[in-house]
Amino acid sequence: MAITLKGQKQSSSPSVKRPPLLTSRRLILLSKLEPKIKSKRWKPEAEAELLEAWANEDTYEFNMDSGKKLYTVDTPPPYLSGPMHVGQVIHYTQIDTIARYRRMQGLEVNFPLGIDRNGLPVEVRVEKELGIHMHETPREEFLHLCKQRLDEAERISLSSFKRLGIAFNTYEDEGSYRTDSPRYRAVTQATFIDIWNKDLVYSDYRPNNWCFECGTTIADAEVEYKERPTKLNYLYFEVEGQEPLEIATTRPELLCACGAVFVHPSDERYTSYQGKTAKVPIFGLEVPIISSPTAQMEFGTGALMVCSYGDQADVMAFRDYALTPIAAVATDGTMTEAAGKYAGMKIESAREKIIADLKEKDLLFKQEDTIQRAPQCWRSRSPIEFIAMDEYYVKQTDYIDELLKIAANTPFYPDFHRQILIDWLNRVSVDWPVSRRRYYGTEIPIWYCKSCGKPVVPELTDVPKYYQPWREDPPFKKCPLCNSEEGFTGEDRTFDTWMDSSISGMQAVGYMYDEKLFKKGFSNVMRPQGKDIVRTWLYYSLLRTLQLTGKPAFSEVWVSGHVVDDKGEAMSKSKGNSPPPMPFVEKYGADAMRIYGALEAGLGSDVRFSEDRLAGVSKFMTKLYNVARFISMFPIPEPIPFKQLTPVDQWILAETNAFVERIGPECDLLDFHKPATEIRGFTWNFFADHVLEMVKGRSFNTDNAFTDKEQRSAWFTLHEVLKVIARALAPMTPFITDKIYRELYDEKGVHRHDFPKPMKDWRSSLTEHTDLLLQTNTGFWKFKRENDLSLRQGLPEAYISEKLKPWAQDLKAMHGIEKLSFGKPKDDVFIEVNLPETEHVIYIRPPVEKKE
RNA sequence: GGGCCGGUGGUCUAGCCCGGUUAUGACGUCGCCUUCACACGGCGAAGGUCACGAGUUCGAAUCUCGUCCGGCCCA
Repeated sequence: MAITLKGQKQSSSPSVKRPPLLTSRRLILLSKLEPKIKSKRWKPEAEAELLEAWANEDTYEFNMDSGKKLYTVDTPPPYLSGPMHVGQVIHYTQIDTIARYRRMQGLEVNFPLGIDRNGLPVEVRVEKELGIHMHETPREEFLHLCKQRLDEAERISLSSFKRLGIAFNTYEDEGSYRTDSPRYRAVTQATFIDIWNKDLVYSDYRPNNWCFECGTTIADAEVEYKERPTKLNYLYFEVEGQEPLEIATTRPELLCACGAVFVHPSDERYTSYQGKTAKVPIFGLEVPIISSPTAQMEFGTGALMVCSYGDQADVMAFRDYALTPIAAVATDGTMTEAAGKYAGMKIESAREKIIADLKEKDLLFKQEDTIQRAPQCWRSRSPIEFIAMDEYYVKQTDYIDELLKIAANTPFYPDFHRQILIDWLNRVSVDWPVSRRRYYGTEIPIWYCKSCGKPVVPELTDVPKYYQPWREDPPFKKCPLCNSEEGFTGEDRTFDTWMDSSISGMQAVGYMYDEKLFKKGFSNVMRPQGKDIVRTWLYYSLLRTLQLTGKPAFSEVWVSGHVVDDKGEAMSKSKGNSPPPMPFVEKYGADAMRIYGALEAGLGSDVRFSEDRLAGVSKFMTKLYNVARFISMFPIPEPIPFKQLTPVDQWILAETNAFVERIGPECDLLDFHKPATEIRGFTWNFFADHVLEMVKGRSFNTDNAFTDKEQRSAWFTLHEVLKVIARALAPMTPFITDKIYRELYDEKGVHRHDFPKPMKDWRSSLTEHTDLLLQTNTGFWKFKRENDLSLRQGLPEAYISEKLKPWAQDLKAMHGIEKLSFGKPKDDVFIEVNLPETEHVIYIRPPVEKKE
């Protein structure tokens, strides 16, 4: 009495009689086992519902008095200049994963929402959008325009952060920080007054990186170098009594600022020139010919002109040889009076004109193409020049040795990215210019005495006070230096924004405004950030914390790679390879987006983003949801002691425990790549494919082949494993795991539970046969496949390894084996199936094929 | 020129530190199966001289040296 399913393929043997198919389907319908989880798919919309629930709960609230150990995440305060990009999404969800993980480990996590609002981009935007110039607009008005745009950008971005499930302490203003708030700026200013009093600040006139677009000095750390093609021009410099000297330069417009010609001491071509003077073409200046080892004999002709502030090397040369600098370029990017008839021209046009003039006078005898590494501004991406200005400097070179020690002793995740910091520390050679000629930043709290002209800073107050010297009178009447009461002029410059953001971690633990919090929290601050801002944010944070407290800033530093496109190239709007991320979140869900960042690359490596791969990752969410849906069919029995479970269930829990033991140490490296891969593999390739299939029969127990006790043991085990999986995934995929917990286990959700810990008594000697067991399953599947049998097709008899005896009952149900024996059959009607990767063999008696 | 990271089937990735039978997993591809949680599924299959060269070794993806290529940072 063969039961044939509708659609069952019969063509190969229409008249064949086979043993009965597994018949549990009919009986399930009678058994009233309905999944508690109804939907077949995990839908991104379900995430939005959970967000509402979270907003009304206090799961993520930070309470420093909870008695637990404090763990502060020094959130990178994002600068919000527009909608989020994919890189930000992945970066922040990874940081959130760490925060959630630490919270589930029982730490009191302080993960504040912080927003960086100081600095240039918004100013540039206002200037561009409204066609105005900052320095020509009333300051008050300009600040207002900036603020409007920042508020607007903030609203959009905060909703994205929420949607992604970033579990900040709160999204309310109270408990969050903004770097342009009076309180934040007051602390920045107070820290400045502190180091001013410690004599760590001075003013000096020296050439600095100058960005024309920003109209301000910038620090070395804010300079990046870009290769660009240019012309190398070969000029004649006349030398009395000698053949003209041939000199190659990429900057002929700087001829007027030429201070010397360098040749290498051992360059025999120029031995006779040393000590003489050369005549600068067009301008006619007489400059010394100096032998210097800095001249590269291979470059150009081996002789080079040294101009005031042409590049870093020129600046050094002028200092070393005490040459008198001539400023050729003004702060607005035009040539100065020193350039004679080229004065007032932009650099580019002056260069063209000078080249034309040189050609005309036959002083230019060759041009060749070359690649130049040109410095440009980190923020505006426009070329920078060296221009001398008065600026304030914070001493930093004195701290390098101490910072190297801190770098060596602070744990880095991944460890190899520590090198980026060490390399930078070894390169810092001048102090940090911190004054900026911009408006939207923290004001430098200095007034200048109208009588003696000396700078005066306010005294430190118990509660830091916010000063705006460009519009306020100082908090003092009399100059402490000359006792004059003639009044004061307020400083109108602002700080480098790194002055603000370098104390974000200290602000997060209440530095200067919440002594109790600072005392409890300062020793355990984690810094998460991208590798691109090691020399700025990380470096300045370590420097300033050291200057202010004498201590290392961080207990852990986490440095991630970049998010790049599917070809490994940097994403940028202008390249068109930077799609807006939120539509992907709506399509595949925040959870898929979140775990994508973990599954695709190890910590510190770049993550390649592609929608196809994201779609692939999102399938795991569906799989997990359906695993939960399946298990949700079975009642949750009263807890059963481990020893009373069936040996197979003990084995399942032992394997689960082994898996928990594997991922724990990996998570503690704050790298979730391996844990994510491991969890997916365990859930899908082990638990779903083998365990669920194997325990299915016992769980339904439709033909009462098992006792009630055995059945309940299966139910209990399945739920236990699902709970472990959900909790292990909760930091990465907070939505789906929370949903599963709320539906099945705890209406308050998963996020108040602990991360899975190893269970001492979840051990079983059966785990040594796991591989053999899985291979045996594969053997049965392969046999059915190769013999054109449905996987549901029963088998009359089979022999398997003795070692698998404990699984006998479950295997019979799983593969539909009527008679299961062990060892080797004497009969030769059995077909041998070799098991891959073992020397084991199983023997299967094929279904009898009788003519009817 | 220096530093760092990387080079593993079409794509991404594990293994490398602590050398050892047939190299992990995923995506994609192909075949079969609408099978009782899931077709965003199941089962099976194809696909790799582990960048190249030399060395150490009984044995190298793994250790050493060199070369090449890519990315980032710095001079």
